[in-house]
Amino acid sequence: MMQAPAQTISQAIRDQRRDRILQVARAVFFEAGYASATMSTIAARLGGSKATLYAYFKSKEELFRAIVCEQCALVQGLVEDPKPGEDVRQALIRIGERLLSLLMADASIRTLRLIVEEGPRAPELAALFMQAGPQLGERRLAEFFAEACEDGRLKPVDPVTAARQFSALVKGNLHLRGLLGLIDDPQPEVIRAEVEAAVDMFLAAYGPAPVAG
Amino acid sequence: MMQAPAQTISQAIRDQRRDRILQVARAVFFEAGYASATMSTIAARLGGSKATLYAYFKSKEELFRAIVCEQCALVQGLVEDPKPGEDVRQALIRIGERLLSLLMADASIRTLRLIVEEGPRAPELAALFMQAGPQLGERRLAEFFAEACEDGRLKPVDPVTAARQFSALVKGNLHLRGLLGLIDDPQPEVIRAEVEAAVDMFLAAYGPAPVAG
DNA sequence: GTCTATAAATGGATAGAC
DNA sequence: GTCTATCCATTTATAGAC
Repeated sequence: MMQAPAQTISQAIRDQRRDRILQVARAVFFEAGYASATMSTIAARLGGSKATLYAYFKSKEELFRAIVCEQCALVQGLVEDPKPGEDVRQALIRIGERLLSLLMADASIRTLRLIVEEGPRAPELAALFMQAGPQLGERRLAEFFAEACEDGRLKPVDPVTAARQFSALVKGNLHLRGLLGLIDDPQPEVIRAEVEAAVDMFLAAYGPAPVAG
Repeated sequence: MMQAPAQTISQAIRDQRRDRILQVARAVFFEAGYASATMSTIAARLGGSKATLYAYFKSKEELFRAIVCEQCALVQGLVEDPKPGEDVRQALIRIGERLLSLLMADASIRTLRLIVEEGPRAPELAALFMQAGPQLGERRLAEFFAEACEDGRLKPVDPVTAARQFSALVKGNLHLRGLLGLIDDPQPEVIRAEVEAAVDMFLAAYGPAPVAG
């Protein structure tokens, strides 16, 4: 049934070591930024030599790209999938909290920081990030809003615009402050408060009209 | 009346050269980022030598700080001062357009990119930026909203929260895309459209109630 | 203040032994 | 694949002549 030739076994070991390199390199890039991170530092922290490092990744840039892609894929899996039918306010609170928590997570902030640093010289990475993060999130939000509009749980609005605005409101300026390193791991209560303010305003604008039918 | 001793004259020349260095260095930092920019490149583009450069700024870091401070002061002077009494919608459109234009300006984006890169290692610069830019802007907006609430031109809302939300809405995701290098100098029509969508939503939430008094 | 020249350290990347 | 040792370019920063 399952074949496990010698090649596959050593391949598994190789993959395992590759993962370890990615893990250590990620930490170094996160701490130092792309340009200031060095292959020597990464090799030293791995306990190995640079030559070994270069046996797995043919350049610093390739290593960097692998890390960014990995993080983008990871974020993609965490983007909230709205449950249709739920009470709008509760749903928005829940979605908003998840979204803001994800955005403020250490790995998200540090990945974004790297992409900001290198974006101008690696536009494909920047585009990948937008696609895996904000764009996917807003698309799902838009679907949710579209349904909610049809059900009359929201005023009729352009779902795409509403999704962009909701995301912007939830981010507020917490996200920017995190990106600048002025906030680390905000308390859940802070996140909760930010999200509630955002949802209140969102519903004040787009919530169902009290009477009109 | 005006004294102009020899010292002051050579001082003026020195200041002039210093400005020239700042100007060239800014361009280099803008293009390469902090870590990748080199004193050699700056000196070469100045047409001078590194030794001269070091006669004006004792280190790369000091030069960088001077540039960031300069840009922060510059932004500070450009933050919109709302005119009280104006029609709310028109005022918001005007303020929003100025704000978003300022945020998307090449120098703003590139300065922010530098601060994002170095923020974790230079928190005072990050704080200075927040103070000179977003915080000042939001404070002025909050004053405007406070007055508008008193006049009944807006529903009663917390002016500080409203200011933060308005800023967030105006930024939308244009700002992030600019920061990542995916947009350069957006067309005025794009800015206009973004701002209008933001203002529409803002007024849908906080605009004066149609009837109730 | 300005230059040339260079120090001293470190960067990415590779050769060659094992 | 893994190491040691090293190449070569480049870095920040300075010494010393003018």
